[in-house]
Amino acid sequence: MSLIRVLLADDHALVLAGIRALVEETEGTQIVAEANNGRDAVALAKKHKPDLVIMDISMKELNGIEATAQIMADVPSTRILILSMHTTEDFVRRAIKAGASGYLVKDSAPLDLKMAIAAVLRDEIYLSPRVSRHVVSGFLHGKPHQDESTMDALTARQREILQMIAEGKSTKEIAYQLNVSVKTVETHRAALMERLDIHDIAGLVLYAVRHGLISVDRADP
Amino acid sequence: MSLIRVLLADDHALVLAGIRALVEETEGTQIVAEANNGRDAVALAKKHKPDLVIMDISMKELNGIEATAQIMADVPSTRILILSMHTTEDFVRRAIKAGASGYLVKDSAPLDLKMAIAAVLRDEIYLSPRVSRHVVSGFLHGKPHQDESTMDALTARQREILQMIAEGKSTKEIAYQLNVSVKTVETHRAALMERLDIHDIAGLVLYAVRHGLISVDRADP
DNA sequence: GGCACAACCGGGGAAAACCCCTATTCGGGT
DNA sequence: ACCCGAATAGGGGTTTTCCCCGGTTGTGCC
Repeated sequence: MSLIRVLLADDHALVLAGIRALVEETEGTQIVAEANNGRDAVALAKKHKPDLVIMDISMKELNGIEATAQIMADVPSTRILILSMHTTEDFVRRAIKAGASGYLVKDSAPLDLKMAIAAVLRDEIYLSPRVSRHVVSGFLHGKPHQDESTMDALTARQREILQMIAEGKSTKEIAYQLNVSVKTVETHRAALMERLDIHDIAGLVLYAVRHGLISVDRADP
Repeated sequence: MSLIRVLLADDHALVLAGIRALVEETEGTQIVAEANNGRDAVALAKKHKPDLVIMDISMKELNGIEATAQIMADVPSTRILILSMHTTEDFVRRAIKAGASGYLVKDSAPLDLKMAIAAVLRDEIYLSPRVSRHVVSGFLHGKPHQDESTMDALTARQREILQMIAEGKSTKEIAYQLNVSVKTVETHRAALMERLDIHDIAGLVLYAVRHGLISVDRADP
């Protein structure tokens, strides 16, 4: 029997190394590539066409949700397992909607990771016990929620660029990292500003924060 | 030579398992206990009196900073290495002030973890390369900086203006509303940017959000 | 085939942000 | 009395954002 080819993606190298160690001690798996951000994950998924992608939800450059959508568009045979710190329905719903087959919160036991991997590869949907209870009932066969109006008004590319703007990158930096012209980025920014009816950087950052496009880990103590 | 007795603490079980795997492949270490939150970490540190505690900074119940302070009060011989996702001076200073000997950002390479462990056990202070640059100069052997958070490093006027910037107001609008010259507002903005070492609007907005200067009622829960 | 729309790229220009600098006034601390 | 920091204001400069305009290419839809 052939090995399950796995791609890992997490923007915290230490955590990535840790997950790698856990996956390596899982029978029948073989790690074919690792990415440090969402964009690299997409590129590596296209290149290696792995059976399984295990990916953090909050990554710089391109978050796990967007990356999932892009990977599914190009390599639909791949199964994607999302790792996340959040248990809110919104994140889960967006992950599944983007095409993820599993959603595992990071405070799961290592055994849960193995169960999730197995389930996802059997073409099941795996959700962490912590979230599955109150989530599954609502959105799998229920109301279509109403976040649609706002975030879905943007194209994938626009969300991608919005995220980078909110991360503090200049137009020039974004253009360089996306390998496109500065003018193209300007056009995208103008378009998304038009759609959101927000016309300054500060407003865009707040919008991105409010919609979970980037994480703000508050200083609580 | 005897083994280095290590206590691990992270409230994400998966990450904890990952870190454990990394530490286990480091020569001369022995993991004596693991905790899922800050309070357990303190209790286990008292019980086992480990040589080294490797601890996440953001934990439920009791965060890594508070836990560090409590552990140092009871078991002063212990060395504490803080893991964090944040690179802001604010967190670093508070960690070191609480008694931590090391501060490692989570997007470090696994090798950095081993270097950090080695350095801390030699009674050195280890800071991630990512943060050490502009932090070490300031607060280790320079001015003792203000106590508490960097927020206190700003004057009342600067906080006022920072908040208005983060609310999306332009320099001109701010000047008008405060009844001062545009140049004055520019001077204040330049001063606070200098102090916070943040040089763009997006960064300022995120800073303001993180420090609760403006509220972000998230749309997802 | 036509249509809409996304993604791409460019010119040109006004406004804002950002970065140096100096300078005055005023109050608090040693 | 003296120095320092905060707040005020300005000169003069570069860079970036923001807003118009124009275009090509490709894809999905009816």
